[in-house]
Amino acid sequence: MAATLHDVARLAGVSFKTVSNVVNDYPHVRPSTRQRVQEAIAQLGYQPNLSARSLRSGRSDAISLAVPELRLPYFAELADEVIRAAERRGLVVLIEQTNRDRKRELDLLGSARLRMVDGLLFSPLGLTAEDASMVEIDTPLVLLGERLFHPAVDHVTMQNVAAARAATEHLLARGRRRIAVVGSHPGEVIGSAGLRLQGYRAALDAAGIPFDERLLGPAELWHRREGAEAAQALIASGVDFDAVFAFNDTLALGAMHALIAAGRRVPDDVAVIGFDNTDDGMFSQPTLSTVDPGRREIAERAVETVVQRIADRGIAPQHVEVGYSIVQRESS
Amino acid sequence: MAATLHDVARLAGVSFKTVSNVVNDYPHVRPSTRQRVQEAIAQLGYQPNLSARSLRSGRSDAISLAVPELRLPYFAELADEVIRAAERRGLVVLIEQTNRDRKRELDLLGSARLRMVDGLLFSPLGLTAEDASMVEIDTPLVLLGERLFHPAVDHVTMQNVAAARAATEHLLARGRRRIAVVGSHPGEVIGSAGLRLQGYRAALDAAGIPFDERLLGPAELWHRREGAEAAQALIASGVDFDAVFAFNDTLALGAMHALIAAGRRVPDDVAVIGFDNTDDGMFSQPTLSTVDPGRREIAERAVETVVQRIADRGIAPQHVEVGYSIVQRESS
DNA sequence: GGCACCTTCTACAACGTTGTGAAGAGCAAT
DNA sequence: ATTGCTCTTCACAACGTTGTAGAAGGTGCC
Repeated sequence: MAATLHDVARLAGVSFKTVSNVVNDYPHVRPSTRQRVQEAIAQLGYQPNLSARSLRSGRSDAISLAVPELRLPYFAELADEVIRAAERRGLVVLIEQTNRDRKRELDLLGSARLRMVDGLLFSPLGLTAEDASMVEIDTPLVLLGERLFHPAVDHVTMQNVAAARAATEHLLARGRRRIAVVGSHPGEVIGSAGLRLQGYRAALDAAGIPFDERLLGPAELWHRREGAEAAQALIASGVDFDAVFAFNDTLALGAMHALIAAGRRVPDDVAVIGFDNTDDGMFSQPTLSTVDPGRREIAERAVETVVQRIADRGIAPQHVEVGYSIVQRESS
Repeated sequence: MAATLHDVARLAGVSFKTVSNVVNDYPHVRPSTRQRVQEAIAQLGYQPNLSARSLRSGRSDAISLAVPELRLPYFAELADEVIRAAERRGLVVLIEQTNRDRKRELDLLGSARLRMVDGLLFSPLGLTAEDASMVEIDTPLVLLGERLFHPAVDHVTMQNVAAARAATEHLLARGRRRIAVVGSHPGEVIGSAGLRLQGYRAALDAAGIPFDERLLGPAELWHRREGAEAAQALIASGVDFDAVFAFNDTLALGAMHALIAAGRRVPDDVAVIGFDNTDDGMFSQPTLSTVDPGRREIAERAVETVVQRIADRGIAPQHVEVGYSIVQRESS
């Protein structure tokens, strides 16, 4: 049976509250008493019961991170960095997978579990604009990504439009004029796909190149397989293209695979750029050019923001945008 | 302020214990009372306080998963599958990263946080044989991987020796005779690297091929970069080889990159096989042959085992080995 | 010597839940 | 009418912690 404050108190010959004061570094404890208590703690191997502490104090020092799928490299690396950032602040991270399922995302926001954590970092993919009011919850919440905005809720995001524009301009600067897109979501305005398409079109407009709908390769899921299929569809359609802008690296790797299988040389025939700067593009064949959207900074700022919100619910909602950069490798 | 059992009780005109009975589906509650209570619950949006429940009942319905690094695809996919398996059993998963650091792994085993979860799935990489006794902890524990064994502790693992032997035999069957290794850990006996090397040597022995130490490409970390460096070192050493067995897929992709950069054709000049069957080998260039070590089953069985251990600490320790299979793709 | 003020420690009351045991109501059997 | 049973409800006591209020003892100042 685990030792409690009372057990330690009995051994040290003090009241259990004094032990609590020692544990919590309350200043007014005589050094000799403190030492006696610490010896008793060591002797019994006392460790505080975090459930009791959490019940009494209302704090658990845990946050939730809700992502669509951990097996997608972007989210695995994001989670990695969120866990590191949280640990630096003494927080542990509980991970929920929503599978981009709207119902699961809604359930999550109403879950009792949410009241056991101090805050939530939430990267929604299934919710729609009409669900926006659902994010008005009591638990401190920081939204990640572009799927959902709410003026009253903290938000940390990448610069999708500008970064996508920069990626497109990178391809234009390499002399490409027929730039296909892989990963578009037809009809989407807000959300990563919609915003990145907007950046793509802005770059084309600025360069005076007409937008050609036939160059869009839609892909609902942003997995490798869908990237390959979208590239195959583009090839099969017969449309002429000399570059591919894939809306994430995973799609890009799938697309590159399909291009090479179809006999197109990368980058000679088709230049490829992805988005996310995940590790798997660093050693692909050829290595993948990409946009670094500031994922590490997103993780850091997200944790920082939720910590601030936990400390003071009254502060003004923060909307943070992090920096981005182009990472050029062999594929472009 | 969140509603409590008392608030609901007051509204429904019953004692708070009756509300508790309704919430917990205690059978002897008159249907009319039950309904009145349920209406009050709905009206107030009551949700149980999980900290209080956990304090009182000693259960949190949460488990920890401790892995070296979530950004390694093997662990990302393992975590993905563990979270799914846990969710099916009503458990949430808290993820800790240990960075293969012995001290962090030891801290984890002694952490107060551990008493807040019902169980731990632990994939150690830093601990050594002399730390084995440290895993005798009060919290239900299931060890994953091969780094550490303890007869009294539950254990779920892949068949490293047999699977590595099968991978080597696969290369032998393709006519390769000079099979290099990428990812060995010099001197290691137990642990993934040691066991996989053992399987490699067993296959060579059975085929009557002498073991050649010069074919070993050591790599402490199993990242892409180290895979590339190990392959470069093999090439630079001038040793002749017509195949590479990389001890995980991430190493394999790095190695394949270096081979191709050095002008070796894969698989014509050098056949490559990896280990883990992570998603990133499915669309690499060329696609990567690999060993499927039963990761999904490991996740499932690990969660199942810890759930059994939570339910009854008295049952005999379980040592589970899951099945494996060879996945042949273009690289071999 | 009296007063105010520190320092150190303690008693008590929560936090919101579940387990135990028993009380009250209703009904059948004696 | 009394007893004994079942069904339903409730009062009470934990679980282990922290916050509040205050007591006990010592010290400095006028």
